[in-house]
Order: sequence, then structure tokens, then C-alpha cells
Amino acid sequence: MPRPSQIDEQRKKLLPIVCQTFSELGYRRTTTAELAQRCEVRENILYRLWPDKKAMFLAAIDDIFQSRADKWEQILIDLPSPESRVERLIAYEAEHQGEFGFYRVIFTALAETDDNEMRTALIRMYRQFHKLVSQQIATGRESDRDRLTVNDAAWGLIGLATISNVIVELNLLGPRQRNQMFASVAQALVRDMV
Amino acid sequence: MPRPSQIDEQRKKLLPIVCQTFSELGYRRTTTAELAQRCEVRENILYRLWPDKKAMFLAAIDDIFQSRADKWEQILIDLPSPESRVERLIAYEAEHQGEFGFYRVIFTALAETDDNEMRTALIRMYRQFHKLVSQQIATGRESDRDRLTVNDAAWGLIGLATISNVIVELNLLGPRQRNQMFASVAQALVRDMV
DNA sequence: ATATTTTGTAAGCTACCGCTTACTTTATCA
DNA sequence: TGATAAAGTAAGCGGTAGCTTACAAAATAT
Repeated sequence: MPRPSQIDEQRKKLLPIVCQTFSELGYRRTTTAELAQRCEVRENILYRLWPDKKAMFLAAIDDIFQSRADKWEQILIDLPSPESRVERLIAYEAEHQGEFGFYRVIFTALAETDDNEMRTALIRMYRQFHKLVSQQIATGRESDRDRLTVNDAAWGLIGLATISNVIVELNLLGPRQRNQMFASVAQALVRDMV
Repeated sequence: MPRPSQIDEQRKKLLPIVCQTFSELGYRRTTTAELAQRCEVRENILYRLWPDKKAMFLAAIDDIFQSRADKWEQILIDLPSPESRVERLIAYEAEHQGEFGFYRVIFTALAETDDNEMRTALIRMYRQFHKLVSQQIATGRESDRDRLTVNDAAWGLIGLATISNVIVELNLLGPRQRNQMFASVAQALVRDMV
């Protein structure tokens, strides 16, 4: 007799706006008032869709990763040859880095890793991400090419240092594994310079 | 006739505690009350040392980077041969990643890049950091070694993606340069796999 | 039509944040 | 010793955050 709930539909409808807001402002600076305003609803309506602000943020993390993965699939849909897939992904990522504020969300999440839900959401995301990347580069191997400049290698090392910190923070690898990984990648980069 | 000001000394004395707190909690979660408590002074005393909370944070960024650079210098002090320097640094960093919460601070700062002071502090820091790394790897070149596993290469790529986002966020490189850098490093990593 | 539940509106509550003010005590140097 | 400014104490102010409550409007199934 009652009217049927449309909570799921509303959640799905508002989630992109929530993602966008967190991507711009990060976790702490995003207020529930701001979210409500951008979604063009009142705050209490958001609180009927998610139990609290953190749940909204966690939903955003999952969604942002998922759409990224979907994008990759879409890009690779007509490229069956394994060799060209990696090259295609590299080209795409090189072009579109930072376009969706994905890492803004990740960075602010990383400041909240003493919260357990936040932590597990991040761990899950990084594991999935790493698996995805591994699968892709496992299939297609590259032919040779020019070598690295010192400048490029330095950026590579700083990126490596960054992700290493994330790995420590989230315990994605044990100390020995991480240590070896760091040394291997660092040496590969240094070794590859012109 | 008055008593001499010891503001500089106090600043220097409290800065490590301030750094430690920001490293644990990040920017937004660190309250001035918390800072005061850890420093074992009242809040208004902190406000006599720095104009506002942001200034405390900026001071922390500078100090954290500086102590990192000092550490490197100290490590290399008795290693004049260029070849061993890089290897030594790689070994050190592999071992001590994430030990000082440096990237916690950086991550939270990255959520505030629409603030101009925050932005310039980060840009300066990354430029110095990159310069430091470049100088080191420019001097010592490596002999050959084993090659990368798929897993290690995947982490390297994720690190590269991360730093690329930072580069976009802070405009550390132009789009074309960044694009090329990304592709070069990514290909070097993929190329190097077993 | 009407009972029932969802949807929407408006207001406000509690807690805390960054920062300030008013004041007392302490240390220095003429 | 005493004038002077620094160092320390205590309280609180304005603003806002996350979240809740109370209530009216709307829509469905009987």
C-alpha cells in the first residue's frame, strides 16, 4: 500500500555528483552542506541514502575505481592483440592523467588510514588496481625503444618512492618484499638511462 | 631593559613536535588544540610563534624535506665514488620508506592545492626533491643486474601514475613533457621485465 | 477514499574549530 | 630595585561542522 522506495535509484543518480565534489575538495573539506547543495537536495536526504559522510566517501572511492576500470575495458574492446594493448593503455594514461581527480580522493583517503573502513577500502582498491595493471603488462611484451633520460628516470624514482609509502601505509607488501621491489624497480630505472 | 625574546629558539624547539603531529594526523585533522597539547603549551603561545595554523603546516613541510636532504648528505658523506652513491641511496630508501610520515604530510597538502601558499610550498619541495634525485643518479651509472618481475613492474607503473597526477596537479611539467615522460618511464619498466 | 509510507522543507542542536582577549607572572637590564 | 616586555594562564567568541528532529506534502495499494 505504501509508495515504493526509490532510494537505490537516487543513490545511483547522486553518486557522480558526490564523486565530483570529493575529487575537487577532498574528504575533510567537503562538507555535507556542500554535497547537498550540489546534489540539489537537503542534507537529511543524503542521510537517508547513506548512514554518514564517511559512507558517501567510501561509495565514491569504489565508484571512481570502477569507472576507471570500465574505461580501460572500453578502450581495449577492439584490440585483441596483446602487444598493442599495453602500448594503447600507456598512451591513454599518458594523455589523461589526473583528468578525473581520482588521486585527489586517494590522497585525502590516505590521511585517514587509521580508520579501519577507510583503510580496507583503500587496500581493496589498490589490490584491484595492481591486479589490473599486472594482467595487462603480463600479456604484451614490448620491443626495444629509446632509453630514459636522467630527468625522466628521476620522476620515475619519485613515483616509486610515493607508491612505496602507500604500500607501507597500507601494508600491501611485507617489508622484505617491498624492499626488494623498491630496489628492483629503482635499479631498472637507473640501469635504463642513456 | 626588557627580557630578550626567545621566539626563534622556541620555534625551533617545537617544530619537530609540530611535524610529528601533522605527519600522524594530516592537515585538517590536526587541531591547534592538539598541537598545543603535544607541545605542552597553550594555543595562544603557538600563535605567537606562527601567524596561523597554515604557517605551522608550511613550516613543517619545509622542515621535513630539509631533514630528509640532510639525512642523504650524512649517508653519502664517506662515499666519494659516484657509482656506489646511487646504490647506497637506493638501499637506504628501500629500507626506510614511510618511516617519518613525510608522504602523509604531502598527501594532505595535495588536497589544498587551490591555496596558493600551499601550492608554492609543494612545488618548491618537489622541485628540490627532483633536483636532488637527478643529481645523484646522474653521477653514478649502474652495471647490469637481474630484470623486473611483472609484479614489480606493475607497482612501478602505479607509482608512475601517482607522481604523474602530482605533476598535473602542480603543473611541474607541461602536458607534452609529462606525456612523454610517462610513456618513456612506462615503456622502460615494461621493456625491462623478464 | 483512505491508510500507509516515502519524499521534501525548515529549523536547530551539540560539539568543536581556529583564533583572540584580558590578565598575571617572570625574567632581564639599566 | 624597578621599569619593561616577554612568557604563561584562563576563558571565551564567532562560525561552522556533522547530523537530527518535527512536520507537511505526495504517491501508492487496498
